[in-house]
Parts: sequence; C-alpha cells; structure tokens
Amino acid sequence: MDRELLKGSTPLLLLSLLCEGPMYGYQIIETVRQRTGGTYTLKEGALYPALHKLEATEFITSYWETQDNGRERRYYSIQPAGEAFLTAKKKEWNQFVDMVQGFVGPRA
Amino acid sequence: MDRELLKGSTPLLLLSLLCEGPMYGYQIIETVRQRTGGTYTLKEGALYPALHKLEATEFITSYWETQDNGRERRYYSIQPAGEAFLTAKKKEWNQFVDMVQGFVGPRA
DNA sequence: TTGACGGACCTCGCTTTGCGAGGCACCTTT
DNA sequence: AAAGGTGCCTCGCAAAGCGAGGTCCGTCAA
Repeated sequence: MDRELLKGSTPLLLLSLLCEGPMYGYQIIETVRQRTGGTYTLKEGALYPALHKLEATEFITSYWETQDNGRERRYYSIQPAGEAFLTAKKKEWNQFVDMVQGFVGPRA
Repeated sequence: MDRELLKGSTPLLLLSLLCEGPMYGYQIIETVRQRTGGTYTLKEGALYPALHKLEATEFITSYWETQDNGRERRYYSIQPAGEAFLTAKKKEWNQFVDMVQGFVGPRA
C-alpha cells in the first residue's frame, strides 16, 4: 500500500476502532493486520505518535491496566469530543472519496 | 478538504485527467475547481511539482503550444507507461478505499 | 498612457506525516 | 541460557501539499 495515500487516514482509522471500545497499541496493530488479511500493517512509528497526538487534543484518553502476569498495557478510549471529531472526519472522508472517484471514474 | 488526506492522490488525479486528452496546468486547476463545484482547488504548489515529477519518470510528456495571441501554454499528455501506471494506481486506490471503509464502516 | 486584472508559468521554505531502525523491558517457551 | 513474542517508545529521513512569493504578458477600463 502506497505510503503517501495512507497519510491522513490514520486518525480516522484509530477513532473508528476506538469507537468499538478501548484498545491498547499492540492490539490495534494486530487487529488491523488481521482484519485486512495482512494487506495493511499499521506501523509503530505511525501509530504511537498518532495516538499521542489524539490524546493531546483530548479526543481520546489513556489509562494503564495491569494484567494478571504483572505486565502493563496502555489502553486508549474515545472521548465525546473524539466522537464528534470522528463524525466530521467521516464526512470529510466521504467527500474526499467522491471527489477522487469523480476523476478516476467508477470502479471497474 | 484536509491537506493530509489529499497526499498521494494527486498523481492519480492528474493521470486520470490526462487520460481524457492533453491539458495545460492552469486548465487542470480550473477543471478540477469546476468539476468539484469549488470544493477542491488544486494548488499550484502541489500541481507543478507533481507534473514535473510525472514527466521526469516519463509517465507524461509536455510540449509548448502558442496561442493566437502569441502567448504560450505548456500542454501535458499521457504516455503509454503512464497509462500502465494509472491502472496500477487505480487498483491501489480501490484497495485503499476498501481498507479504510472496512474500519469506518459503510457510508451512512 | 497608465494601471489593474487575469492568464500562465514557476520555486522556496515550512509543516505534517508515515516509516525504518533502533532501543528497552518483561514474560514464556525451548 | 537463548530465542521469540509482547508491549511501549523515539529519532531522523523522505515525501507531499501549501502559502507566499516571483515573473512575464495580454486585455480592458479609466
């Protein structure tokens, strides 16, 4: 998958996923990998900075949770502001797809 | 329209447009603006570098044409290699859209 | 005649993003 | 003991879009 095309789609992906419930980083990567059948592997270098930025803008929050074996995971969950932002982003996404499709033509 | 989302879509747009026939820069900008009803204005700072890059890779060629009033325009036209590239890009685009749509969910 | 406007081309520096590579710590399995 | 998986992170690079700037020329109104 082209690296440039992906740009900008990450927040949309993350917020959409977190809308289904809290998740931690590693889990997000695995989920994406599995759901796409391995087509797309979200990279750590893209994920963590994106997550931190979404948290800084208060669209998501995080909390540490200790597992039975004593290890920790950082869970992220969506905030009300994040849901609103997601709604706007979705609209923008649809506009974007329509726009490009308008030039590329309907899919064969 | 979000600046980041656009990234990577420009070559796709340009090649698709040039598939319909030769065009010059200013004309491309106007065409995009009109066809999108003003929603999307392709910026010069994005267009010209993209055009030059496509020419450097020989996906398109350019030639100057003099108008009746003596002024010049630089027309770009697609090359066979560009058409092949466009086909591949289109496939990639469809995969990309499917991928994101898979997480965002079908459009409301 | 002058000046404003639009057509038409271009480049530079900034910002943002994804990515590769690296690092660290801990647990489980071999 | 070693290897591999889990789990978090950051750094520097490359690439793209954008704003702002610049240039040249034709046309049209004042």
